[in-house]
Amino acid sequence: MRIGELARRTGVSERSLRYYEKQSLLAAERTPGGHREYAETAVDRVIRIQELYAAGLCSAKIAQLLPCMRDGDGGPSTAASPRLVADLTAERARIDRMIADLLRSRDTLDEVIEAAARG
Amino acid sequence: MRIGELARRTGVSERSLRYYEKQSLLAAERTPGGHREYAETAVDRVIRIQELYAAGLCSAKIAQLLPCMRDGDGGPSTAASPRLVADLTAERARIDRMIADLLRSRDTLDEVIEAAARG
DNA sequence: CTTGATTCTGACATCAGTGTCAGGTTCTAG
DNA sequence: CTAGAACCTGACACTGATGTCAGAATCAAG
Repeated sequence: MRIGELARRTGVSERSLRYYEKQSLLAAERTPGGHREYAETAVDRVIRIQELYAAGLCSAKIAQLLPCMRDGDGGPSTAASPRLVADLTAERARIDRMIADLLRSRDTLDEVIEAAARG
Repeated sequence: MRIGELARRTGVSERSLRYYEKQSLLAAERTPGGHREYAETAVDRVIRIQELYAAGLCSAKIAQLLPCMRDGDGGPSTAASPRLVADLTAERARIDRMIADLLRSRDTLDEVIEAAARG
């Protein structure tokens, strides 16, 4: 599929999809004329990328991580190097802290919302 | 206490504390010479502010939210307006989605980490 | 071939919080 | 009084993903 369709199906802008390619997160074949042609598996990958971005990982980390992931493409997933595993473990801890933060903030919002409903 | 101590105790830079003041998130008395003098309750407030920032709320939302929060200062917490409640409810939903995203990303990391440990 | 939709590249802008530096003032301990 | 630490304001830079625009090329359908 081409970039417009991928954007539509993932909800990610064409701009971002091109950016992902430049960051080596997302590969695309090219038509003779130079237009990007994406495999069907790109849809899942883009969604994964978005999730990881939302989790606060930067492009570089995601780029390292992706080849170690088992996604739909069935490709042989590389094993993560010890260095990468250490990084990812740190990221995991950061995500845990982030979740704890979010839960607290959600409680804060709930308090205010409930107080308003009550008052 | 003064800004340096508050920064030390909260782990937030002086720069950010001054920024919070400009955003009307954090008030401070002033010494005759113009130095900021913070109440003890500022510590908790700064931590709350950080959590809310981490949860993706912008300064404006936090500024609206703070007077409706019951924090240590025992001040009379304003009731949130219906408009604000609607906003906060939307933010709450966003936070829920964010948490779900984070859980998925954490699972992704776990898969890679485990695969490396296994392989 | 023509036309309109889609895509291409590249450059510049934005956001929002934070870092950092400069030059000056205030505070506090000796 | 004085020296050094702490603080003040204001300005500029940065980050990193994304928006947006311009001008040109490609694609698909009539």
